[in-house]
Parts: sequence; C-alpha cells; structure tokens
Amino acid sequence: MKYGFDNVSIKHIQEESGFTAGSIYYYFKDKDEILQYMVNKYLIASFHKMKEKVLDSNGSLMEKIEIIFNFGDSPIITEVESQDILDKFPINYREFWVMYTSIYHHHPEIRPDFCKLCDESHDFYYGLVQEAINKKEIRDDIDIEELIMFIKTILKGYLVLIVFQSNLPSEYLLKANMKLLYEAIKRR
Amino acid sequence: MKYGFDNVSIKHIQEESGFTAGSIYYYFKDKDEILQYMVNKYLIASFHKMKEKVLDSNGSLMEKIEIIFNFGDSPIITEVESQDILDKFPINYREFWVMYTSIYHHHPEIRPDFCKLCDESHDFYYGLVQEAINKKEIRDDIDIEELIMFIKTILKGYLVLIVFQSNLPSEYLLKANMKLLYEAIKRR
DNA sequence: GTCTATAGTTAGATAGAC
DNA sequence: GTCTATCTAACTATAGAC
Repeated sequence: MKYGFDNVSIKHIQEESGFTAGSIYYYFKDKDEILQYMVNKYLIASFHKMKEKVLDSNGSLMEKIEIIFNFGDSPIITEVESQDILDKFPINYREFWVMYTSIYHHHPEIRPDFCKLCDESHDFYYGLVQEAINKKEIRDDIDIEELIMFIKTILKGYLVLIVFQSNLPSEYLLKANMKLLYEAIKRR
Repeated sequence: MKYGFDNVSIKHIQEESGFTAGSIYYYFKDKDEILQYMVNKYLIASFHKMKEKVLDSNGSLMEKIEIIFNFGDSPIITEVESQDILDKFPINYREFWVMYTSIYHHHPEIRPDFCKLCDESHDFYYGLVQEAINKKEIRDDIDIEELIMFIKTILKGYLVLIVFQSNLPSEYLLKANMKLLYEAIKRR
C-alpha cells in the first residue's frame, strides 16, 4: 500500500515482514504469486463481507446503497485464520482497490478475478433493485439494467473522487450523490 | 501507455523513440522529468481542448455533458508544434488518465497538476450548470455545488467502468447514465 | 522452515568521443 | 545534439547450510 505492487521490492517486504527473501520464496514461487494471493484473499473476501453487511441491514435500497458508499472506508478483511496481520496493520478497502486498479494493465493475470467480481456485483445489485421495486420504494417504470449501470457508475466515481480529489469533503460528496440518485429513481 | 510509467524503462523508450539514452538525458534530467513534461503538455492541454469543444457546442446542458462523456475516446492533443508524434501514434485520453492515476501514489510531484485540473473543472461545471438554470433547462431548486459533485462523480465513474469493466458496452452505459442523470435534474 | 550469500539481470544515469 | 560504452545500484530469484 505504501509503494504500490510493482514498486515494492522483495527487500522491502523482507524488512517489513521480518522474513528473509529466502523464506518468502519458500511460500511463493515468484512475486506475482504474492499479488495473486492478496487479490484472492483480500479483494474477494471483502466484497463478500460487503454483500453480507448489506443483506443483513434490512433497510431500504437507499440505506443499503449508503452502506456500500461507506464500505470504502472499511478495513480489508479475510478469513479468521489469516486475520491477525490485518488487525495489526489495517488496510483501507478503497486504497486497496486503487492500488489494485493501478496494476491492472501491467498484470493481465489478475483480470479474471476482477471480471468475476464485476459479474457477481451485477447479480447482487439486480437483487437489491428488484426488491426495491417490489416494495414500491422506487419507480417501477425504470429499466433495471440501466439503473444497475447508473448505481455502479456513481459508486465507482465516488470511490475514485475520494481518493484523487481529497479536497472534496467525503460527507458532502456522499450526501450529494445520495440525494440526486434518489431524485432520479423515487416514485412521483 | 503499454507498460505504465514506472514499468517502462529508458531502454524501452530508446527503442521506440529512435533516440539513445544519452540523447534522452540531454533533454530530461531524469525519468521523472519526462512524466512531468507529459502531464503538463498532454493532460492539461487536453482538458482545455475539451472545455473549448463544450463551450463551442451551443447545445443544452445534457448535450454538453454527452460531449464530456465521449471526450474519453478522443486522442490526446497538445500544441501545434509538438502534435506530430501524437498524430502518428494517437493516445486515447481515457487510457492516459488511467495511466496517470495509477502513478498518483508513487509520484506525489505530479499531484499539484492534478489539483489544478480539479479546481479548474469545478469552475467550468459551475458555469455550465448556472447557465442551464438560467435557461430553465433544469430545476432551479437544485443546489449547484451538489449537482457539480454529482456530475463529476458520474463522469469519473463512467471513465473508470469503461476501462476496468470492458464487458459493459459503452453505448449502453452512456445512455443509462445520461437518462438517469436527466431524471434527477429535469424540471417537473 | 528459515537463514546467509550470491548469482544473474536490468534499472537509471553519466562520461566523453564525435 | 547524438552517439557508444559503461558505471553503480537495485532488482528477482536461487543454492545450499542449518
């Protein structure tokens, strides 16, 4: 998270982890395998945690979307047995996502994981939107696929703006997006 | 654009440019200065080109926003005297932006340019929105600052989704965003 | 399973001829 | 202004002792 994946060296990892390069290569066949491991463990596990949190909330669609907006601030989590290190050195989900996208072009091997996440998130949003229509929370003349794309766009844009335009206070940005998104989909 | 800035070596540049390392270092004191040069020349010039294109269009706010959406596809441009190379090897603005953000963390020296762009874009959007309200194209009970944040969020999210979720057809994504953005701001 | 030591390669950068 | 030749430092990865 400090250097970005391509700019962190095995020697950096050696110093921070307390293991020597020899030990690190005992567990991972090369540097790329460390990346693969992290993406699998952290990004995907965090996405599932987010889904869980949303589905447990029992709120309205807008309340659920607010949970997703705020999930960027959450620390990355993983399975119980490997959680120790993440408790000691928490990693922000949003920053992790940005680090991850920054290597997207140079590491095509991680793209399948990314695609899997996108597909899963589509199905997830579909469920949320369908439920909101059934409960008459939002207009029912809305195209579900269009709304999913709109929500995805706003969530991604929010995440990116928070990171790259830090002079925008996140609470105002969140409020503005929530308010205007609701204007677009509310029953009239 | 092929390797990303940190992963491209002077030797790569040597091969592609036809100049040797010695010559390259005659013009640039170090590799970072090449980056500075590109950001200044390309990113900022392209933003001004986009503004120009929008202001010349004389369309409605939504038509102007559509121009901005589509600007990601445009080739990067610069001043007339250095345009030759970009004509021969066009660079997509959207891809350039992504390459640029991918080095944001590791190259703090380029952040001031980024801030300048964000500030300029705020003033630019403010003008567009104010004009649309005056012309009664959109609701006048809308908070301008909130709408600017909303528009910025959607434009940025669109750009990111196009790059990282390429299975989403851009024309549908554009249409969905335009339609729902308009739903949020249209006069009722 | 962890270490030391180091191989082999490539990186960014420079000196000096032309 | 461009080149050749080369330096030093850093990198990934491995061999082999313990």
